[in-house]
Amino acid sequence: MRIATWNVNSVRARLPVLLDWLARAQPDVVCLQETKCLEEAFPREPIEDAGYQCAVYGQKTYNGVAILAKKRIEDVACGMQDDVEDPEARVISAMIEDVIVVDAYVVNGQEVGHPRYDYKLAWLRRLAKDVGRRFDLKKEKVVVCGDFNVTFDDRDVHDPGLWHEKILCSTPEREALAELVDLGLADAFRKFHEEGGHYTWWDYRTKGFQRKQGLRIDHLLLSPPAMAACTGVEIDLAPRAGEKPSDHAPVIATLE
DNA sequence: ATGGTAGACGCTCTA
Repeated sequence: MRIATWNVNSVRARLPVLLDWLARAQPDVVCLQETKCLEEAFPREPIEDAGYQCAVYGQKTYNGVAILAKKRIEDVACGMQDDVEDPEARVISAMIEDVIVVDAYVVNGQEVGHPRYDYKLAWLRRLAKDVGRRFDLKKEKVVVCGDFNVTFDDRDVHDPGLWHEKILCSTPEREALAELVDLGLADAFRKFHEEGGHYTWWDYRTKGFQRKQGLRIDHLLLSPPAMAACTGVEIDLAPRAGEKPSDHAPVIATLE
């Protein structure tokens, strides 16, 4: 089973690029983030015609997540399964075959010290608590993936000096991400690629992709049974290099 | 310190 995560920055604006990529890459499961539309506006038909079922959790204009899968999607849950009231559609989870998939679009945070930054830190800690409560990570194949809007360390940063303690790279953000990982999850990409210089997001504004200036902020975090089945993780740069790209590239993990 | 691009929406916000 090949599981992908991709922040598409509007599923409607990205539909031709998404359909091309599905046809070429043929992933079994795709976790989308920043779909930016309500469920009724989600382009379900063309995606189903491409051979994928859709589980959608959307909102108007901002955020929005969806899971696509060739096989049956079961046990769909929208949002975190706690008592907190959260108007932002940022998490959807489901079971496909024997794999539990949690698709997360973590708060960006704007800048360190901004009110959205505090919301980000609290939201990430809440996600860690929710995942820890809901799943038996020692026994189940669990993949927590998505746009985490956090780098793990400076290997994930093209210019660590420029980004030092900036948003997406600050110590409190990395510590909040570590709370999730410390439940017993592994950064699957890093298991196969020790060296730095691999990125999943490049700023449109600074022509970051052309300048090879990016960050690795999209991750697949695997429970021990999922990691034991994982034979590789790759970033697919092709749709980022092509026409009308998202600012993120898809990342794909293979589970045998 | 600022601006650059992109998307949705509606003349601004989020990223």
